[in-house]
Amino acid sequence: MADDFRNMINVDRIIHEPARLIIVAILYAVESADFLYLLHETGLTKGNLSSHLSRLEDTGYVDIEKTFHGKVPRTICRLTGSGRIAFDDYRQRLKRAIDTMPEEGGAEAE
Amino acid sequence: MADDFRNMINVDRIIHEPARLIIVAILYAVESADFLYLLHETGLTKGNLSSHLSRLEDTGYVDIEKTFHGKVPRTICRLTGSGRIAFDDYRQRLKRAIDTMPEEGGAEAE
DNA sequence: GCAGACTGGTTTGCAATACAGACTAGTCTG
DNA sequence: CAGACTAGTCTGTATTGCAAACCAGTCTGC
Repeated sequence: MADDFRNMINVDRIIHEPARLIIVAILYAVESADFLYLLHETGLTKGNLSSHLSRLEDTGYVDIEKTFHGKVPRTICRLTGSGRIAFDDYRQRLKRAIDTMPEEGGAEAE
Repeated sequence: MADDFRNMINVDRIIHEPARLIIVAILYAVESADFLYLLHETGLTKGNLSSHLSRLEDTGYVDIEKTFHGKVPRTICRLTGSGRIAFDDYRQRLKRAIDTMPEEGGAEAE
């Protein structure tokens, strides 16, 4: 029955981490965002955001492009194709898991 | 807008961990289960299951009762009231988050 | 009746992680 | 040109998840 649910054990840990989930979801929506936008939007600290972004980059889920806006440095983040796919997959998996979560208890397990 | 979604950052980490989520969900459904049942049902290793159960016990989400079934030891696990509440809350929070997750991208963020 | 196998777990050790504070490099302002 | 600010990165620490090693007790064959 609840194989969708038991499948949670194999969930993508990269995306499952709440901080990264939020980052990915934002990038999914906005197509491209810079560091500071993400910083304010997520409420993470700079160090934390930086390392999560590196992790997402290493995994191949986001592209990080370093440019200059006039003379100030600026990092622009975009979700890659596989990042988009991973997010879609995660969301679907989660949705199915939630739907198969038990509603009420009572039975005994031996 | 997506405050439900940004709220994911405050999700209950105890339950958010997939292994424990599965344990809690099972207990939510069956009311009481012994160690071996959970072991087979979750597919975790013994050590892993043991430590997750201890964690859940410390948090006050499950009650662990040690008995003897004839001469063999047996640990029976039950979800506590606060465990039940925490699970309900988690599920609701997740559901809302998923519902507010962006559907398609396009916009630019400055 | 005792050696070894099995049951039902717990403890330990390790590697990976998340997090935030300290730091760096460079720019702008008075 | 001193100090404040911007835009990040690096480092140290504490927590964690995980599985292998271990342990207490029971059963089985001989």
